Amino acid sequence: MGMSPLAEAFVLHFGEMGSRWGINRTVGQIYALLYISAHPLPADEIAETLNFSRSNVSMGLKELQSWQLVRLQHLPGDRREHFSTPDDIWQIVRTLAEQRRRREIDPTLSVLRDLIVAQPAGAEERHAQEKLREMHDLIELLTGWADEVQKLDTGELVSLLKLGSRVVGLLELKNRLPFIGQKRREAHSAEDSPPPD
Amino acid sequence: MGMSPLAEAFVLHFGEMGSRWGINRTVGQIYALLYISAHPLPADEIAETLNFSRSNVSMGLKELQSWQLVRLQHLPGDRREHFSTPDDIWQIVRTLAEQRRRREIDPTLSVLRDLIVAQPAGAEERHAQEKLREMHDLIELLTGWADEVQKLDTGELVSLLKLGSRVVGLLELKNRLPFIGQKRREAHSAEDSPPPD
DNA sequence: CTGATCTTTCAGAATTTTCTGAAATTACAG
DNA sequence: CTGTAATTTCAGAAAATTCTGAAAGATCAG
Repeated sequence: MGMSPLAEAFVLHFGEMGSRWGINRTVGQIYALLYISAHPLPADEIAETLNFSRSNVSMGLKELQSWQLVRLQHLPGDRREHFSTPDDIWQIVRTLAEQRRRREIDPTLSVLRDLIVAQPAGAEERHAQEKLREMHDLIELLTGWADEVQKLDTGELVSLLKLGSRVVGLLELKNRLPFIGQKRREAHSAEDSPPPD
Repeated sequence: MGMSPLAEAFVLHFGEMGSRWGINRTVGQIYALLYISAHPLPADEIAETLNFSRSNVSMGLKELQSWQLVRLQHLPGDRREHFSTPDDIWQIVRTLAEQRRRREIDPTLSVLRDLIVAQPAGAEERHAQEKLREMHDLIELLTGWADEVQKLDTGELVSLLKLGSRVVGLLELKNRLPFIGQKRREAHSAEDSPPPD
């Protein structure tokens, strides 16, 4: 491969990891290469660097574009299309979460809902439906949370993550001083906040 | 397949989803079947129900056991081994997170660290290393957070998830009343279980 | 022990996924 | 327009993964 050992090691590892997460190894390698590249790269250079056929790169890039993980741009004085990843790694995470949700999570929730509302044909099915409901509720809770934190700006998100489980202390604090929390936000969806008196 | 339409729909969908997340379709189906089953199942029944060869089921169960996702038990009066999933779905999520971390995240962090400390051979490599460092830090932040929330009991975890982004309000609250937080913990290092006062 | 039952292993078959080269299509400079 | 360079498509080849049957290996009741 026409790469420094450092780049090669990363690209190979990333491709391997990709394939363990359901992403085609080649696509993973293309992404890795774009990610560490200081400049947008044209498809033929990617093909040359990774020793893939030009058509394979074309398909890989198409896949990455369908996931909105790469962007295309034209450089002045060059007719070829150049590809790059977003500069902000948090944007990458957000896109990934959003796409996987759209493609996999939402359809799964929909299947689960359909199965849960069906009339059970006996005790076995009733039990199965109960398990499906548990799974549904869990996925919904997790994705609901993900939706919420997607709305935060990166700084807030990082603070939250750094806080980790210590946030539980704040939860307790809130429960002991509910009146303070009230003042900050007006009637949100009245899910779990204690009703204002 | 020897299953109700409900079970079949779930098993097929779950197998499909599994394969999109890097889990062999067959293994996904076996897991799905065990998950909705009201009783532990012996391997030969799984094979019959899903129309897989007995050996395929054996390998699938071995894989699931290596992930600690199924448990084996002996039922009185039956020499066969019976398999089941944990009853608590949160336990399943925890196990999955733990295993993926051990198998994929940690090795990735290790590769990234090695590459980051290498002497860069030019500007391109320096840029690449900077990108790798960003990725490393992000993964470390996320897994650190995951570690922390793993320590919470399920009730606390659910409260936190339900709170979603509204937790940011609590963060602001904390920043406005630092003395309260102070009282609860000294230095903000790796402690977490708040000593009950 | 013995033999019946259950489980695992593994080489090769079957299947699925990925990759390629050739041809078709598109884009655009002149 | 025209011709060249860039890109995409897609049928079949190649490769990777999964699955199976047969045989070997466990386990255990009697």
